[in-house]
Amino acid sequence: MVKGIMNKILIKRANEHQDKTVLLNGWVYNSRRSGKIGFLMLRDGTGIIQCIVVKNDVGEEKFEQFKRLTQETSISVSGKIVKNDRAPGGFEIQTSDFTIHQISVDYPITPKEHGTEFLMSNRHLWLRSKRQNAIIKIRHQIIKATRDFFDSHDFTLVDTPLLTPNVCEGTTTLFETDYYGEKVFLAQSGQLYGEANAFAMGRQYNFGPTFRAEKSKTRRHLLEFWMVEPEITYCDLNENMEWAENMLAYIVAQVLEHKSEELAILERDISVLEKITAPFPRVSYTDCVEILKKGGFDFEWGGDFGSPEESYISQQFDKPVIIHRYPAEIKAFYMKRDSENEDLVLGMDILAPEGYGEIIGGSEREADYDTLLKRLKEDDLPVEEFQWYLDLRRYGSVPHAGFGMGIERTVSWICKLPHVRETIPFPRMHGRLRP
RNA sequence: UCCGGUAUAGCUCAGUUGGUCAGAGCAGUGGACUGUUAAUCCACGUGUCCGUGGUUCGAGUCCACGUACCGGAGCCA
Repeated sequence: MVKGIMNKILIKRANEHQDKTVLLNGWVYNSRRSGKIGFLMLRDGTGIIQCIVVKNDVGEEKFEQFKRLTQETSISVSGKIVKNDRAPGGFEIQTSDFTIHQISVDYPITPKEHGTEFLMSNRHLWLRSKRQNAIIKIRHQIIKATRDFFDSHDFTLVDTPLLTPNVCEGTTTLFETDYYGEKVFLAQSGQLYGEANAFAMGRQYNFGPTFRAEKSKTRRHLLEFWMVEPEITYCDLNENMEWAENMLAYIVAQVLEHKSEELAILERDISVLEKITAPFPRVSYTDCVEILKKGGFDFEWGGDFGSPEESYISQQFDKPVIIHRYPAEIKAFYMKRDSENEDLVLGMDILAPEGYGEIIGGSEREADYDTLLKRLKEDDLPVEEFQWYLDLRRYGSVPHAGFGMGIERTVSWICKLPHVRETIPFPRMHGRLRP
């Protein structure tokens, strides 16, 4: 057995070690046998490589051990990395020796098809599959690209609290918990704190988990999901839309550049993603209503778009579409009104193409103290809980704007998945808490 | 919470008008094979037909209720 960390390599780097003798640590993905030659597919999380086990090379006893290898048995293999076009990936290991760490017995997920209920119950094991591995890597790339984008534009990452005494928007149902006898809630957004952070840092983004206790059972909803929320001072609605579209275009470009193999595993149509370049089409809410009416929808100005409406609108474009200036009635208290029409707010949503719906929601914020106070009262929100938020309008208020992007919905769209539950390792959904 | 659907072997499913209907493929085990790609070939096993009640001479099949799951609506990222 080859020892030492210099010889211990990851499968993704196998091609850098051609004709070298190395040590690979991993798990059995699959194994086949054809008489005195065996094919062991070894996975280590970074990739899968074929290991050739020849009876005459490893000896009778080792070959008998090889025959007993089961799916997901943990194993270390040493051998020479050689180029071979017959091997998936172009390289394979000429096995000289291997060590079995633990034989896996009756691994439940076989290389055949399974239903989602079964797979979700075995989510802790399902993550080892090629497809889930690819999704996790793309999720990582999306998060990395998001952070790189903001970091390279002089934003500071600032964390916001998860335990909050007040409701942010007052619309959705929140998870309740106990703070030494006081009722507190799990954050549904970090935005209000993000605004305070932005006034301190100029440009900030917060990135963390958020919670919504809605009993939603759709392909777009999770109870616990991750959100990136940039907040930018001296920024209006138009600039806000520019930030959002540039960020999304960058994220898609980075995924295309660094995760083409993973996209191929998911059989994602790359040409659709290649079209995602800034600028994105911008349509006002009022124009959307016209689009819907022309499309045969029975839709009155003033209502919120449901899933069918969102799908229809996004299908009119092959890029994400930015919808702006919604009726104030259906949006949150902190959004600034349009000075040209007080019935509208300077808010915007971005709908992903291919029917994926809303992935970004944002707005220019109300910056005037008196107006904001009026809005809080209109919405019957507890003004005393918002004193610190009002302070931002009392001590050097400035125009500012920001948005929130749902990570899982973005991953779902970029990977073209049928359901957001596959975008996060352990999804929390209505009716599914375990594993 | 509301609407629609599904529930049969470890997994994916078939099962006709209610009458040898307890089935297939895969996985697993044993064997053959020195280039396999979800290998192939031969042999071997498996059941609370989701639960409870009902109709019937007879229910996996029909009915009612319940449970679990799936999809959708509302809410939103």
